[in-house]
Amino acid sequence: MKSILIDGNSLFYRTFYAIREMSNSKGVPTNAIYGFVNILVKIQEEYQPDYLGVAFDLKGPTFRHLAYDDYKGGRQNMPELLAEQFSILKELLRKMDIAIIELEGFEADDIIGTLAAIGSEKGIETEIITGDRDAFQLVGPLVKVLYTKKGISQLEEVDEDWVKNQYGLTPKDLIDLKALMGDKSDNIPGIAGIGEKTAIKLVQQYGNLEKIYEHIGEQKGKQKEKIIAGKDDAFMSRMLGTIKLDVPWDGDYQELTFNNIFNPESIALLKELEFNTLLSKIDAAEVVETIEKKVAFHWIKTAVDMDNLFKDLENSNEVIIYFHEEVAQIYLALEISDRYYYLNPEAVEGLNFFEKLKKLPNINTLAITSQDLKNLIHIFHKNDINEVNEAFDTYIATYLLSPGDQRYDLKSAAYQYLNRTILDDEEMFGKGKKMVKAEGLDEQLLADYMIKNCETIKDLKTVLEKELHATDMMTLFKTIEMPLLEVMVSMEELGFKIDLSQLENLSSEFENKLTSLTSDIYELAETEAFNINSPKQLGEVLFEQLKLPVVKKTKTGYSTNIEVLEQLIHFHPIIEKIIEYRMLSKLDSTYGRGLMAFVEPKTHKIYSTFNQTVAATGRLSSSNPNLQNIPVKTEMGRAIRRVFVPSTSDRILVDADYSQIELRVLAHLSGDENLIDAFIKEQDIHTRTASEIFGVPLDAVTRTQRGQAKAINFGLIYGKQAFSLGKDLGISRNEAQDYINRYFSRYPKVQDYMENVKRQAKEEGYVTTIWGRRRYIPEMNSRNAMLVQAGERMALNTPIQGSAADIIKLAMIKVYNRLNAEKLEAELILQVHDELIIDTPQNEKIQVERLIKEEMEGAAQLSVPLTVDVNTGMSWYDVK
DNA sequence: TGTTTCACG
DNA sequence: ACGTACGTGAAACAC
Repeated sequence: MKSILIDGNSLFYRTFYAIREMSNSKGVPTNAIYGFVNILVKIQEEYQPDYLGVAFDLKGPTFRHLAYDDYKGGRQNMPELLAEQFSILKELLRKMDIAIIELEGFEADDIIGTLAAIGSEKGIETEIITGDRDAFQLVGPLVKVLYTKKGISQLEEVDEDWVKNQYGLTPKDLIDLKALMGDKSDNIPGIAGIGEKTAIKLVQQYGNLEKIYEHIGEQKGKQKEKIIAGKDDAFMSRMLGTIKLDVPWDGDYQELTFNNIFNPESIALLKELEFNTLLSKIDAAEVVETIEKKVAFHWIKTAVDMDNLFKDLENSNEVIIYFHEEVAQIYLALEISDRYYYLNPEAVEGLNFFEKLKKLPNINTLAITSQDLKNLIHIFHKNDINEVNEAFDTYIATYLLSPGDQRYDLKSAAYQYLNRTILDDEEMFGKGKKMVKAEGLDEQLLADYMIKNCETIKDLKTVLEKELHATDMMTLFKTIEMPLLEVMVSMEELGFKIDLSQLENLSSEFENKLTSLTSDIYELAETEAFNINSPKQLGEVLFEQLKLPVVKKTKTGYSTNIEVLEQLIHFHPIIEKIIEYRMLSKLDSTYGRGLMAFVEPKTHKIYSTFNQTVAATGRLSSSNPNLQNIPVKTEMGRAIRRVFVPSTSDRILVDADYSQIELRVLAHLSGDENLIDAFIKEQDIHTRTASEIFGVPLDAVTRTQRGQAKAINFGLIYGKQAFSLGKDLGISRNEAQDYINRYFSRYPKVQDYMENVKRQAKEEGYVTTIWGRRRYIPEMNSRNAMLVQAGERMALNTPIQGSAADIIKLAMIKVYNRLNAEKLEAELILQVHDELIIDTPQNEKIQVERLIKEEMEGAAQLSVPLTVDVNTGMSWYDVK
């Protein structure tokens, strides 16, 4: 039998200092608890103990304090950040059903010593976990110490041999050792003037205090005097330093048994603490009690079953659907008024579920709830079901409620909102090579799993609806996010036509240039033994072989980024070649060859995925490939846009982008009359700003001044500080601060607004956009000043970037609906944050240009006008 | 899997 | 003494 005894106070201090500051989104500090729990997991796995107990010191005085007033004198109070975590740790241990042992008048050490002694009598092996070396005295044949050396990642196992090697003493000798040398941390005096070296020698020679004093005649000179003078201190120190093995504990050793430390109760608390990585690691089989509880359902196997399902659907207003996709197979779980159905849509011979669904009389009004509706709608569309009522997406709702989170999958949402542990696909079917493929699926298992998930969606919806109301985001959800889904589906399905042969030419061109640059670079470096693409190897060549000055370091080596390279340009001709190589290498790998891999051979189109639940500010994102970062700034990169063309030769691209939408949003949010005036007069905003801060008439603003004003304007949007503004402008921090001060004196309400946003973020914990989109900013209440500053910048930027995102989302919905309503063939195919692209038949050009301008400009009524520039052309390159 | 670099708004 | 502008995604390398 094995027992693990933990010195709770000691371990908690250790984990507190070993792990960087952490807190959950409510600002509760969690680092020490996190470390503690990780140790618990580790010992569970590695030692599989039969008994487990955590001993704590109590606040009151112990027998040692009563004997010696200054015992542990001079100790600092527990840091506040740790104290806050203490009661949570205890609560967690209680929920994990781990014994907590405390005894008035005694320290954790004494409790552990006693329990180890009891264990030894019973023949139980004990491992003591502590960061306190004092415990080494307890080591014996059945007792070892796991000492937390260096942080907490390594536990050193201390047994009798270890002590012998380290001190040349037995564990028991350590008691007398400490009696002689004392212990600063506990304020145990020992003998004044005797240090570790002498003390070890004495104990090795004589064994204990009694023997030392018996043979005191053998000592000489100063040392003898010190030992004699310190006799009382030595004996008292030994009493203080001796861990008790017989505290009056009236418990039963059986109290130290435990069951499952990860049970629904403890998991709920871990979830509150937001230990998500940990939670996902917990062996699914151990935690899932809920999954065992099966939900009754109808398995559609016959035509009669199918008829019953459709009768139910026909008489319903809403349905909840969970879907699971295998390679070319879809499985469905449905819920209608608490009745559950599972089906493989093709399972019934001659009766395809989707074909029947298409003919369902109420298919257009039946309100559908699902997790990740976008992909469900894709499935419907593939089955020619085109008009459905997407009512509620739990995925989007979860995202809206806390858009800074990492994941919004069903499992995470169930943890967070339902206190429920469910399995995800990976836990159910494995991943990678181990994955269970469709043919190997146990369909009963799959059905149970899917029905369970369907039930979870249903329960989630209830909670999420309540939460959306409580946070005033239901309108945002219903009028922006849900209607946008259909637009996203459409953009993904339409794709963007690519002139493939032109793309191939472009890529070859890049590659030819890269080949010649490569040989130039090798020649200039006088070696070919390095990979130019490797920052590490490149750094070695530049800074070690060529001995160029080191400008900046990264945490792993030399920095070789563009800023660094530009500073080195006059030191060596190789630098400009490297800069060009870098640019071309990026262009080819990401946009040349990179994009080619995404061109669908049949249609010559690229189908990007748009994600509505990624950006914390409310923006969309695009991936596989990302069409929102196609080059535009350099001519060579911009050439990539030539390959983005209308879908057919009789079409053109209509491109519309908002002018200065973020600064307009700032004008609106702040209500600053001066800023609003600039937009109402449709002035060039940077020129106007320059005129204000430099005190010159509009027509006297120089290019430099305009450029500086532009940097200030952008800096404002990002919450930039004087230091970096100065760096950008090549002026001192003080000068930059002076510009910012002048800006605020000309636009005072902007300053007020920013102060208010920061205050709100601090007080409420979140900021909002014009449409009430929220972002929580836990950093605002951190004790780390840098994190607070970062939080302030997020707080300042999010309402601006997020409101702009709200506006263009509204515009997309309006444009999409109007194109449909006017029965135009023009199609919205792309959004790039402030820009929309419509693939348009030539003959609809005028109508679409007018329509898009109207809808985008009319998307929101702000206190400044929204203006949109519209351009048309035969490629994305041509519309600028 | 994490780091570095760089493309966009 | 440090680091310093928000929000993304992708490729290549290193471990």
